[in-house]
Amino acid sequence: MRIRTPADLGTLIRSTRKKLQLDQSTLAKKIGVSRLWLVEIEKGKPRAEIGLVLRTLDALGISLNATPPESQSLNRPGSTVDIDRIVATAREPRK
Amino acid sequence: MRIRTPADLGTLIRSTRKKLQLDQSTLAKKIGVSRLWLVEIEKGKPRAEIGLVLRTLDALGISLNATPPESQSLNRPGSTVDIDRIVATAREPRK
DNA sequence: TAGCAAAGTAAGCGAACGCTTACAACTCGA
DNA sequence: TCGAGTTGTAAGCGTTCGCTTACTTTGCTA
Repeated sequence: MRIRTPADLGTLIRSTRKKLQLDQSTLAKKIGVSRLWLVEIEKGKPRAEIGLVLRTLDALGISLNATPPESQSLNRPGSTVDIDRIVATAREPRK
Repeated sequence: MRIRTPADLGTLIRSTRKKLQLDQSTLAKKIGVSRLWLVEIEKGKPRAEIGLVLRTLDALGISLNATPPESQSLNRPGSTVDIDRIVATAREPRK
């Protein structure tokens, strides 16, 4: 599935955890984080550490693949990247 | 390319930025972060915010796709997830 | 319905975040 | 070689992190 937001990641992590029939305490212990951290992540916490998120995906056996822009344009004629539009939806105020 | 660590992301972001012929100040301004933040990210800062990292990928036109464990086992017979090994390489001490 | 396990919420701590400003070092083209 | 542009490093600020501990709420099975 396509990952665009922290909420996408949270949903993916939660659904995969449930599929593997793990509870939050068990997974948290295996990753090496607190159960509270996992609760926040599954809810889509935007400011969590990228390193911990990648370890969580690793612990669940989820692999992450990045596709650079030129591969996309080759695969999808007419698909362009609107950088200015992305910047227009500027980072939401903190808190 | 497969993303496993914050350093993988940093390398990808830097090489894509150079391919698009953008300098750090220009990209940082478009993302809505400081140039210093981008410097740290390209060096593989493990504790950066996941939300800002996803926006950076978005700004560069890089798409991220997650593959759950069962898809992998279907596609790659014999491929197993060693959760215990992952936990064994526990999170490095902070700082 | 009841009880247990799992998940959600809250508070306060020490540590690190991303920021701005300033400057040093590097790269590259003329 | 020189100079402009780019990148790297540093300090201190206000804010937020992830943690532990404790408790509440929810979900599910008997």
